[in-house]
Amino acid sequence: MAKIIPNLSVDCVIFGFDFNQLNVLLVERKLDDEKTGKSLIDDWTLTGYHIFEDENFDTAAARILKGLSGLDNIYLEQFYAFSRLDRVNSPNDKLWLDHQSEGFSERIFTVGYFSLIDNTTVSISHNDRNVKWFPITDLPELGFDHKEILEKALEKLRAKLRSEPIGFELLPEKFTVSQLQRLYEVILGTKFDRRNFRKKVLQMKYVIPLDEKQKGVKHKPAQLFIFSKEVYEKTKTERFDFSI
Amino acid sequence: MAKIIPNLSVDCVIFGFDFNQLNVLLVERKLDDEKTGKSLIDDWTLTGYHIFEDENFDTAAARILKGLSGLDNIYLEQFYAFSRLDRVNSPNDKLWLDHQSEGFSERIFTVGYFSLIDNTTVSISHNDRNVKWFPITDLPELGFDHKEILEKALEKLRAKLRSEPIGFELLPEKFTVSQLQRLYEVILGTKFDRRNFRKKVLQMKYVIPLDEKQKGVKHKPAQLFIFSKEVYEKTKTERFDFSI
DNA sequence: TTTGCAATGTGTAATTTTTACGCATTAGAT
DNA sequence: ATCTAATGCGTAAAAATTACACATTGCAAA
Repeated sequence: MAKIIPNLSVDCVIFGFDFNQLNVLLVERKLDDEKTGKSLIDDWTLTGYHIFEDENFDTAAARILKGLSGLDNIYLEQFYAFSRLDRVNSPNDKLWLDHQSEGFSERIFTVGYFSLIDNTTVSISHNDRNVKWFPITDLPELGFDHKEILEKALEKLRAKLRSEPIGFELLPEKFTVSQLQRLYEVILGTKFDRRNFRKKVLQMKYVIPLDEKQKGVKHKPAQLFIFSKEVYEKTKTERFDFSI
Repeated sequence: MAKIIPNLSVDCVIFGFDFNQLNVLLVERKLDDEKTGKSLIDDWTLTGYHIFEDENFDTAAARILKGLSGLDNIYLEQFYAFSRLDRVNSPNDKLWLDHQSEGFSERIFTVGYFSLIDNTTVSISHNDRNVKWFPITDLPELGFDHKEILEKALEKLRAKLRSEPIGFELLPEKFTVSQLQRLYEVILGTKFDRRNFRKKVLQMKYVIPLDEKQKGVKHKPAQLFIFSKEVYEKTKTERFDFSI
């Protein structure tokens, strides 16, 4: 087994979408006093771990994702490296690290990855800790500098969502136009006209209509679409925008 | 003096613009055999250095820039962290590291920053090594994984140039419309219609015309403009693009 | 069986933005 | 005085974006 690199970790900001909200996966950080049973720490953190000698950052992030989901074809993107001098330095953070089996005493740097998964079909579990999806509009107390990391991840996600078709990663393979619209609306915090949004999507050659309808809904079922990465790669053109 | 962190460095991709080409600053990596005098290594690298215990990545990058230019208000942006297992592993790279005063034996990770400076007014010098501007269209042999780092930097620079007004960082305070146009053309590798480009620039409230003309040119002197970050921040609006 | 509900699907006109394109002007150099 | 090289300006056509209303579908409830 390869050795851990003690001063470097990877943290994954795992985003999920449930057709309604953008969610982020957090793991519970719970520590009770051994004698009194009183709760010393009870908050949440991102999923992350140190990297091994035989890994690069990408493979470390993929390993973490695989451990949680069992999948290894999940969208992952490195977005920033964090190095604040006091990033793991609150009393709770120190207490927590002291109680971990590996005794980390060094300053720890971390490389942030964000991951996009479809909240409705991918199931996540953690070996020995409690994990839970939180809507990004309603987050609990976060440990370490994970609030900062999460905010940066969101910022980068929003920027990327505006310039590349990564939103589809958050939807099941087959999706409806209004699911896609809702996704854009909740992530970018905007509202679009339903007819104009549909018009825009229909003219994208890489969003392909299927001869198939939504099922199990109690209203008129919508047409299903798939995203074709191949068609996108073939037809994409760079655009001079320079507008924002 | 603070201690070095032996397995972490910052590499700066310093871009400059001379009204004609996009350039990158490189430092010469030269090593001769002590007996025979024969050249063992003669190539170029990015500017970079290890980070110190009392620094974060940003301050380390700023320190490097300050050392080269004397300035500390230069545009700097972290763009990616590099971790390939064999990133400093060629015979030349090993030989070079063996000859450095600090004997680095560990695997080294690096965080890439790109920097934008005005090639025509900022002057750069290195204490004890030869530095030189190279047009990005005509690069020499690069050491370590610096070719990969430079390519990633360019990719990120292009993406950012399309969505945010960072091009002005590469120009002197006062600039003409066609200098700006040339800048966009060489970085993005496109051509714009002169009249339409001007129209686009003139409608940007944050590009402010001066009552002043270019001097010392042997043709009709052009009007000068300045970029106002304040006006930009006040008037910017997010745009739904999603087109690329 | 009928009715109500909730969301889907469609078209057009007005406005704004983008594109294409040619000619007169200026200041230094010769 | 003339040449040169780049600036400065305007308009028409095309394309993209915006605003906006009503009929349809399928299930659920009455």
